[in-house]
Amino acid sequence: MDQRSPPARPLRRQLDSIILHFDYDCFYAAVFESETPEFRSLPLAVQQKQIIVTCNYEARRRGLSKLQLIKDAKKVCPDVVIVLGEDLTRFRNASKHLYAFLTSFSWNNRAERLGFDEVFMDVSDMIEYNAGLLNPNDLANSYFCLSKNDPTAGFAYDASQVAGHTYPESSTDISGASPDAQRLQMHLRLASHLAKHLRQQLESEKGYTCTVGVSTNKLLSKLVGNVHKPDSQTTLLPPYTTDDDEFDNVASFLDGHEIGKIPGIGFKIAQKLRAHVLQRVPKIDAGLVYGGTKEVVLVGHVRRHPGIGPETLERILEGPGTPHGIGGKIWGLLNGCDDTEVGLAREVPKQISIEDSYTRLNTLGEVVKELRLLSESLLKRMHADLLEEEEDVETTEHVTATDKIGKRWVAYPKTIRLSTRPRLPQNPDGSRNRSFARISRSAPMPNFVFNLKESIELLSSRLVSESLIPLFRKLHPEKSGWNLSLVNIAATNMVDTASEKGGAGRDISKMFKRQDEVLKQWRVEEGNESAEMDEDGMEAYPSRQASAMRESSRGGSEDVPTPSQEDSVGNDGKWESEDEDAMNEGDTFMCEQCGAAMPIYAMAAHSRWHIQG
DNA sequence: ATGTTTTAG
DNA sequence: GCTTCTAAAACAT
Repeated sequence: MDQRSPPARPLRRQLDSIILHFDYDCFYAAVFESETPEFRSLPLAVQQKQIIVTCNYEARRRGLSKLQLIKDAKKVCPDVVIVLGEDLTRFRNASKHLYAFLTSFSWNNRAERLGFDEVFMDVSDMIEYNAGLLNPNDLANSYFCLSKNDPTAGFAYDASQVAGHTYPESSTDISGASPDAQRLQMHLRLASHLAKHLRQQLESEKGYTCTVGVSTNKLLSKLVGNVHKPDSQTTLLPPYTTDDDEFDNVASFLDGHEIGKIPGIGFKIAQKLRAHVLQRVPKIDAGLVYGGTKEVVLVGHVRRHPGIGPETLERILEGPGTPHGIGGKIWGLLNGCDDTEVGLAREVPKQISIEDSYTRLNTLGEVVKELRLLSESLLKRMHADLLEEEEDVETTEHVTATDKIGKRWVAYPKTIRLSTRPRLPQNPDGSRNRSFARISRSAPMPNFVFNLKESIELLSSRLVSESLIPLFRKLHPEKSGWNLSLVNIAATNMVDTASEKGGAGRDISKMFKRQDEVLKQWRVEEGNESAEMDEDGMEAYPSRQASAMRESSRGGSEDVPTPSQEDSVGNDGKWESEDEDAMNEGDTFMCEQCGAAMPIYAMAAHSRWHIQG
């Protein structure tokens, strides 16, 4: 559970898990190709501001590349088709759709999205099960079951061979190796066939090609996938021994990688590692701000460096802000060990943010205009990602205005944050230093943004004047003199509301009954002055629900998340003015049946509680 | 709880 | 004259 084990973690590779890593080929371009199939045969590039963020393989064949300036791209390839990709909505939607498709094959729901275009899947259970089904005397005619219940769901395959590419290209003979090693080899082989099947399904059903890596942990499956791309897959073959470098495919595979290529080793850590093995400050590649170095230091160089080990690494890397135990973690990565689990499928994001960048933004008027645009996008995103159809028709027919709208909030953000990236003032010599540092201020999310009856335009304009402008003044107290290169607004501090859908295949109906009993206890107490939820009452109902409810009970009303604004006064006192009307005017609503006060997003759940109880 | 840093795609 | 637009996690306060 707790992944941070103190300095010395044992150097153990997990050999019992099988992890697939999917990476959709040039994803942004593929989304446009999916919408407009004619693009498939043309050189296609996706533009954001002044650069190409990605391009299809036809464009790459003609010399285009990621993060290239538009004008350079046009020089290299004048007939390139350029599409604008600053609005990420279509990519986000496609990503969710493909993720849902892949997840539908999972038995354990351990499928984790990384960005829009990558998915890790822990398929250990499917592999284990199918390994048990093999007939050792006729491996060539095997059948892979995709469902334990439905024996017709699956595909035929040849379990005597690996599907797709391998690293290394030809397999080493391990017929004399331990039973564990033989078992691992068979598991990886099965996984390669599963990967191939999933790739074929993704292409035939959804029209997307991808690149897959097959190994025993996230680190290795992700890295090995890169060996052959696009539209391809690579399996990291055993032996995965930990003790003998000469016969360890993991070590020989990793040793050739530049250290900065290892996921988890970013620019900062990589620089410190380079400095240590080179015994001097590594040069940075001018022109590129981040990610560029002329000094090539490989994993093997660091791993074999005299005196290296988790403790040394901890000492090299330590400093303000560096996580405790980083030395052990990096030592693990250099040795192919990564015990981080593939996360459970997440229903809602933890934060939603919208940003735009500018070459010049230095007047308050323009800032207000931009904040309005960003706020509208943010509220639209909140509606798209945090709202769910009220599928229960019986309750919909009862009472309340929120139910009539037919949607409810599955999660709500408690905090709004404004970030900017100021452009640095000019140096005496007229030049300008580049900085990508951001500064931010945050405040409670006002409840009115959850009102589904008001227009987005009105709500965002209110959000700008009542929350974002005050935050902006905190960030930039001076009237002028600043110039912003970026503005970001974010809805953070996300709290899930109790949901029928719940996470990850739990028995939600049972959970709801218990919750109702808790709520009844609370209601009985409600008439009293001492009507505060007490901890002991909660302890009778252990686990996730209890803590989730405890979390939301501080407002005094159970089903009802804390009204975030009323109790914390804005420092300037100004943006608080409409106190009198708050009850009727959009912030807080009162239940007609029991008189409980709550924000609008809580009403649907609250009325359902009345009906069921 | 709020703000910053690092990493990642 | 110019590097996009996000998301998560962990640290520091």
